Amino acid sequence: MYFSIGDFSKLTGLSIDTLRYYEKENLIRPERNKHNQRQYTEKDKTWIDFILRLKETAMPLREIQNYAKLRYAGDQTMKERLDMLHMHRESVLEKKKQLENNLKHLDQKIEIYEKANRSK
Amino acid sequence: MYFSIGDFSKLTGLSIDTLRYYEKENLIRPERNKHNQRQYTEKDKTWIDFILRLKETAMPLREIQNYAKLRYAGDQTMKERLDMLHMHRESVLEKKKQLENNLKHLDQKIEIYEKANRSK
DNA sequence: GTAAGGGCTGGAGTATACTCCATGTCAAAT
DNA sequence: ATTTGACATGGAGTATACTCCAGCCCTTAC
Repeated sequence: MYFSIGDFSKLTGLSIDTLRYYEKENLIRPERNKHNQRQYTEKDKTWIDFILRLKETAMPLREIQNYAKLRYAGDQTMKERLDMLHMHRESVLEKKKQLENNLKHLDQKIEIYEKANRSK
Repeated sequence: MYFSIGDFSKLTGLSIDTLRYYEKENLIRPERNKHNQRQYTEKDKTWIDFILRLKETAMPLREIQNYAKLRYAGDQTMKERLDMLHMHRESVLEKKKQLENNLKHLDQKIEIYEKANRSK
């Protein structure tokens, strides 16, 4: 039902220190047991996975922080969060285009190098 | 024929400080004029553009440094550079797959949010 | 001839995102 | 009863990639 920080660390692949850091930065707010120890839930796992997706798509922690704040504020912030997601989607598409462009140039460069190499 | 650091900064979009930093890190080695001022060439522009592509595809400066070292060492390092480019290509493809996967999940999330929003 | 506008260097400072450490609590095992 | 192991906190330290600054040198414009 609940994960200790150690177990949750293994589950998410994030270090214990990172989990505590994320909490300090208000990205995640796990419950505490009677000994003041963090108790993470399945829902926290889903949430962390989403955070990691945002990170992987190069969203800075600050922005994830804003999103988290809205999320923890409840359902009435849904519209605002949706706006953020739409904007982020655009930036991811942009990133994808850039990546494809870079890949194209990289392939060309490799091609040129290989030709030069063969003719030696 | 030659660009001063100020002009080269405008040309590349990199700040003067960044250009000097890249030189300190041996990424680029512009010539100097009789007053010890940097003189960048068209070739340097091509090279910087390539560096920026590597950066955009998330290659750390350290690795770009290694590549630069080989490049400045001359033609006999071509094979080694080619190997680096091949490996980097794989990592870019990997990044692209990851990005596409994240995009898919993002779209799903947006879809769910919009449904929830409409039904309110 | 002096002031402004570049450029130079070495070194300190900054932002981001962690990562490590000292010190302390608590519960279970020996 | 004490050691072990997992957890807690506050705060310092680290890596990466810049960014800024003080103090100095030249050249050109007024």
